[in-house]
Amino acid sequence: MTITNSKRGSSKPTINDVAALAGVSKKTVSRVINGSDSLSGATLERVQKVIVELGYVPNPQARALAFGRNFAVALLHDNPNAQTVLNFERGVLDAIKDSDLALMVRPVDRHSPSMLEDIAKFLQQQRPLGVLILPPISERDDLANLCRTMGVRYVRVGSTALDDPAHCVASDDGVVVAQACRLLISTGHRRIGLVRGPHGFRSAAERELGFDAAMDEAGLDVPDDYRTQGDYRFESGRAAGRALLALDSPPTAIFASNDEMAAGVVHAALERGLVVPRDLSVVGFDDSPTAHHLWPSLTTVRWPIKDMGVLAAEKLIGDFLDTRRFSQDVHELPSALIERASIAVPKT
Amino acid sequence: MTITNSKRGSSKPTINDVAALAGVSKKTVSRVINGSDSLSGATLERVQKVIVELGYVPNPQARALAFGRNFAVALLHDNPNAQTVLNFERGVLDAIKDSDLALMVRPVDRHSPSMLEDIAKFLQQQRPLGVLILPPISERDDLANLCRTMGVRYVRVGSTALDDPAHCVASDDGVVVAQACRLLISTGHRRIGLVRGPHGFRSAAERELGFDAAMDEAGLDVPDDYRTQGDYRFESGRAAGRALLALDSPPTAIFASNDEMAAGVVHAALERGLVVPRDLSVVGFDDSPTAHHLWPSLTTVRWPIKDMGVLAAEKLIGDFLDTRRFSQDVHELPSALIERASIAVPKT
DNA sequence: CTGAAAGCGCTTACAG
DNA sequence: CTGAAAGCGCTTACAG
Repeated sequence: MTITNSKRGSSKPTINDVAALAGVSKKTVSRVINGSDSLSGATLERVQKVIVELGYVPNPQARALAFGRNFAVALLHDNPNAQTVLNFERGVLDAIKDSDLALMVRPVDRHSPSMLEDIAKFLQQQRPLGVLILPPISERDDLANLCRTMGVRYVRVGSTALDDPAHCVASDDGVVVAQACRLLISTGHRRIGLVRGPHGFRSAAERELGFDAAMDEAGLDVPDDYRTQGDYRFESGRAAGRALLALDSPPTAIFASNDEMAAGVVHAALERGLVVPRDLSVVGFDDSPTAHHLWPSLTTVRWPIKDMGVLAAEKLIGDFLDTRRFSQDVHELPSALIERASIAVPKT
Repeated sequence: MTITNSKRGSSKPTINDVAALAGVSKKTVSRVINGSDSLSGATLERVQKVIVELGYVPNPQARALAFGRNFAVALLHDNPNAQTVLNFERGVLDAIKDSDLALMVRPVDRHSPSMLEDIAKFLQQQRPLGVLILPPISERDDLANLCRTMGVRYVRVGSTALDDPAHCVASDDGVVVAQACRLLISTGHRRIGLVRGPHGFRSAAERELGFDAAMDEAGLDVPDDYRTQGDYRFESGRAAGRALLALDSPPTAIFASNDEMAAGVVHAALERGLVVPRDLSVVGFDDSPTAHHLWPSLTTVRWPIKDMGVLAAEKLIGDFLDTRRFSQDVHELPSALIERASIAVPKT
């Protein structure tokens, strides 16, 4: 048995080295690498032994060229929230850590008119196995269609099911926001204001639906001017808070559709000399670092974002993974209401 | 002139198509792609015209295999701060957006005993052109040595020059912290406390040096118990704040080595019924979202993190870039002191 | 269950 | 300044 080492003396062992040492064809080695099932136990074992012996690791670049795809998953996002992106990445990496897959991250700009083209070019060049899409761009059906057209697998993450179960991982924003609002109501609040998320955001719509559900359920009337418009940013929350608190009959509690805006509401209250939560209860959404750092610390909603990363990865490339933590048919993961210090009984 | 289209009917044009149409060898096309200088103007022009005509884009996987390297840069980080990572990414992407390079992001766990091995494996498999390393792991010389040994280019980002100018991008933490402390002093503070960053972090050391410089300069004595130890996390800041404020002669101002800890200090003050900044001035570092959202909003230091991303990318793979924004020999970028609402004249 | 051949789309020496 | 040959390390049909 001759060991045909690759030309470049000391370099890493290749599939040829393994084939030669195991006395099989490289195709057979390839079958072992790719987990083909039509292999005799003896051959399989022999090849695996040689692989371990040699410390052979398949060259991803060569596989990519021959396979026509990179052994990588891409994460597409438009900076919804830095911590969210990072936590999601952790989940994805957790899922793929025992595989030989890589993660590539692609921030995009949803305000750019060429976003779709840019993504198409990216997919064409990088040829990932599939893409994971974070909100808000996960809500864009044209992006999902692009993936479908290009034959790239995709999974969309969102506040609710954005696609069929095989192509989405969802949170239950409506449900948990309703729960948060019920907490406000059971604490004694009757005049509850809303700071909406931006128009056209599915998450904003879902959260408002949850708000509505809780109000309806309790038979509470919500005046039109209790519903204010925000854009998920701090300043819009502050402006909304100022408007709400300037009302003749201001709300005693405000649900802001994310933490940044909730922080703005808190500022608006403090500016007026109010004390939170004594004079105004506030609830946010995201459980961002801000929610924790604010004074008083903010009652908010936490997405199971890392688990969503795991689940999304498993949905996308489960066939490349040895182990799965979630069952195939799960696509919704429950959020948690994080009770902190920003809710109190309203003054009478 | 015959157009030899690649076998698979409608697929993308390859280097062969370009070569055939332009009437040159594929090697010549390759030269054009890679910007070789030994090419006659006529040939160059002709080939470029065909490239545009055909919409030819070189296949990165094929190049990677032949070249022995992926046309990508990797970003290694251990979650210093989510916003920092994302802003840095933006900078890197900005720098490479007109090239055909990709960005791969690799979060690592500095507490894992296998971190170095994991990174080595990653580098060996993915074979990026080079790696960009964010603090705190950028401070580890063993990581830099690993890159050197493996023949992978690297650039380290840090609070001060961590390597020779070709291999690092630095902020001037000491200088700007001194400036922040001088502001405290000129506002009238004489009793200034410090919340240090964790042991073994270069950034923590640099910031303390800046603190010391300003104190020395002003001839201010800093009692030992004015120097407290933190770990860059909120809780440690709160604990430090509590300790400082419980002193018989507590400081009237506190510099915390990052915003999270500064938020903790603010909480410690509010718990005691103090008003910030009336009763206590606070300065942080990072200009994180928290600094903006806190009440009062926090005076802090902002790293030019996006520019650092651009500069780091240019240092790493400037030879692959058409345009550069920074001169080759720049390696330090100035931070900015962001004055907000958390400093006031001390009570007497 | 296994293999020999051809090919993925580029680039590296080596010539001339 | 330009090219023909060989090769990067895998995988895909196609056989048997």
